[in-house]
Formats: sequence, C-alpha cells, structure tokens
Amino acid sequence: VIKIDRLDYQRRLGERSRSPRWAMAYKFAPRLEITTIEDIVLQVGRTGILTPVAQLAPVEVGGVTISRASLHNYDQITEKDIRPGDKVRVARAGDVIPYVVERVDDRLDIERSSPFEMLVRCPVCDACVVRDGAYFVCTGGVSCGAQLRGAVEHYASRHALDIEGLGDKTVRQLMDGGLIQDSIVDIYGLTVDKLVPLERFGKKKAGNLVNAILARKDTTLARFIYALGIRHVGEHVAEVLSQEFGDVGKLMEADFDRLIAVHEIGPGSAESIVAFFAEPHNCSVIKGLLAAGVTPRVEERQEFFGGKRFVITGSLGYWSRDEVAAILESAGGRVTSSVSKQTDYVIVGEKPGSKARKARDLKVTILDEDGLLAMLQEKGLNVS
DNA sequence: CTTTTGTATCGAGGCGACGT
DNA sequence: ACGTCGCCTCGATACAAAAG
Repeated sequence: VIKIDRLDYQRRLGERSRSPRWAMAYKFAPRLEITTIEDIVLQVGRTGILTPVAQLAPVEVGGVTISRASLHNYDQITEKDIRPGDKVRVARAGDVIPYVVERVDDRLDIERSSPFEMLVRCPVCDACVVRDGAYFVCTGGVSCGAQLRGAVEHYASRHALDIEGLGDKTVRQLMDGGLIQDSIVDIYGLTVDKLVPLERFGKKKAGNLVNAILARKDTTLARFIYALGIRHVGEHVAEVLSQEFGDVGKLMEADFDRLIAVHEIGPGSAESIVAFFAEPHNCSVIKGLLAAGVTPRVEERQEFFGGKRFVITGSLGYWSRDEVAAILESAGGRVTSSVSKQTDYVIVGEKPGSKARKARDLKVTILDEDGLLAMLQEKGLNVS
C-alpha cells in the first residue's frame, strides 16, 4: 500500500466513502487459472435485476477454491462469447473477487453448447422481464419472492436498521414459514410463540430476534431512508436527504423539481425517488412501519459556527480561500469581506493585508491556518 | 459440534453528479 | 459536451464468533 505520509496532505485530500484518497494498493498481476463453465444461472436481487452467475468446475486460484463468478449482465456474456461448457480463464480481481477473464479458444472446441439466453419471465415469480439499460429486470416488484426477500434483508442489514440476527438465512426461513408474506412490516408482527415452531428456533433464539427487532425501532432518519432500498439511494444519498428534509413525510411530498434542487441530487436520483413514492404499496409500507412504532430521528446538524462571522486575509497554504469559505459555511459560519466589530474571527494567512491590523485594533480573535485546523478538529468536524 | 451471522477482503460495471 | 470522480449494486470466499 502506497501512502502519502504527510499528515497535512492526508487531511486535505480526505476520504471517499469507502477508502482514503491518500493511499492506494499496488498489486502483482493476478494469478490466472483455467476451468470450465458448467452452467450459467440467473439470480434475482432485491432490485429485481437478473444477474447471470457462472457455475464453475471448482478450481484453486491464489489459495482459495472458486466455484462461482458473477458475469454481471447479458452484454458481458455476449461480448466475451461465453457459453456453458466453455473453458475459461479465471482470476480473482484485486486478489479477492472471482472474475471470468476470457474464453480459452483452442479451436478444437467446436462442439460448443447453445448460447446462453436471457429469460423472458422471472425465474422466481414468473413476472415479465424487461430491459433497463444494461440490465434485465423483473417487473414483479414486492410480489416477487426474491425482491421481497432482498428488501427485508437489506432493511435489516448492518448499514440500514442493523437488526442483529436477521440475516439472509433467517429471512428465507421466515418466508418459507409464512411469517413474512407481504412486506417488511410483517417482521413487526413476529412473536416468540410464532417463531418457536420453526426449526432451530428455541425460546432463547426467538426471544433474541424479537428483542433485536424491537430495539431498532429507534433509529436515524438516514438509516431509515437507506433501508427503504430506493434505487440510486445508498448510504451517502440517504444522509443527504435526511439532512435536507428532516422528516420522511417531507421527503415523500417532495416533487421532482424540489429534489433536483438539492446538492448531489440529479435527475436520475430524483426520478427514482419520485417513482418510489408514487407506488402506493411503498407508501403503505412506510405507513405500516411508522404505525408499528419505528421512529426515525434526525440527528441535529451541528452548527459549530452558527451565525459566527469570519473574514479571511492573506494567502493560505493547505486550502484556497474559497475552500476555507466553503468549510466555514458548511459549518454554519458566514464569511464576509471586511473586518468590523461584528466580526468574530479573522483567518490570517501569509502576507496579510490591512485587515489583520484592523482585527488587532478591534480585538477580534485572530487565527492562523493551523489554529483554524486545530479548532475544526477539536469540534470533530470533518475537514476533507 | 453444527449452523448462522458478522466481519473483512475489494473490484466490475453502470451511471449519476458536477466541474471545466 | 465531455471527462472525472464517486456512489450504488452485485457478487465470492475465508474466518472468527455466537448461539443453540
């Protein structure tokens, strides 16, 4: 892993949602092995996307046995011209994820089986399958078992409501047992008595699950929005929406133009959000969840510098003046151009102008860049 | 001892948002 | 309009921990 070792540069570069921008892994070329595609099956995810997955003759690649690999979508299969029965080269992308690199063309291999064909109907619920961009999607919605299962799993997952003990196997078991039939709301009807008849569910385990579901009724708005599983609304966008609207009801009322006006929400996300709430079933699920006692709280946005006025003078080192202004404003401060008695802080860089002197005269607090940085960090503000 | 969950590992592909 | 960046979704395996 190659890192920038200057801490001030690290701070300035900041982080993406999954990794810092100041470090990256440099890897050896991946190991390649050859195996056979025994079959290509379709999986239906929570969004209804049908994902083709290659079932491989088990092969050892870099220390682990690979038996399945995603083929991503139909176009990828045609492009690589892969069929069941073909010999293929497989690797582990990033030394982790199984990946079909290419077909091994030995030219003797003429009697290939028939090409993989996309289904016209969902393998799980038999609803129509339509094409949406690069993907084929089941139109069954929540009446598709795979989509309902995915919705519940996602709702309970760690970054959503974080319900302990409600993983994929348990969700399947609950659906098979008829305890989840229509929607996520069903989990709030679970009781120890209903669970005990299920296999491997004793009183202890049943009680734990019921309590875990109860315990997470108290949650944050951002988690709740993310948990709904709206397309194009992941953790980050959910947080943005939570801060902007502060309430599920307000979000539901927002129309396309209102949404698009929000920073980081474009036409794609806005359309997807509007479409989600336009679906009566989704609205009744939300109503049901709230009625069951789920209470999404908004974390108060911390206004560190609520109403405080800043003036910047001189040239700064780590940041440009615009960047500093943006940081201060995002924390609730106001940046003005001239020093007066109303000014709370003056940020002084190299070669300051007359503003620094005026600040001294008026006894306004003066901060250099390090001082500002220290103050921001003390307040726990993310200064990326 | 067995089953299941949770955590950690992380890229491919698609596409949305935004800056130039 | 275009390129870049980052988010979203999907997917696989190993291993440790927890529960029963």
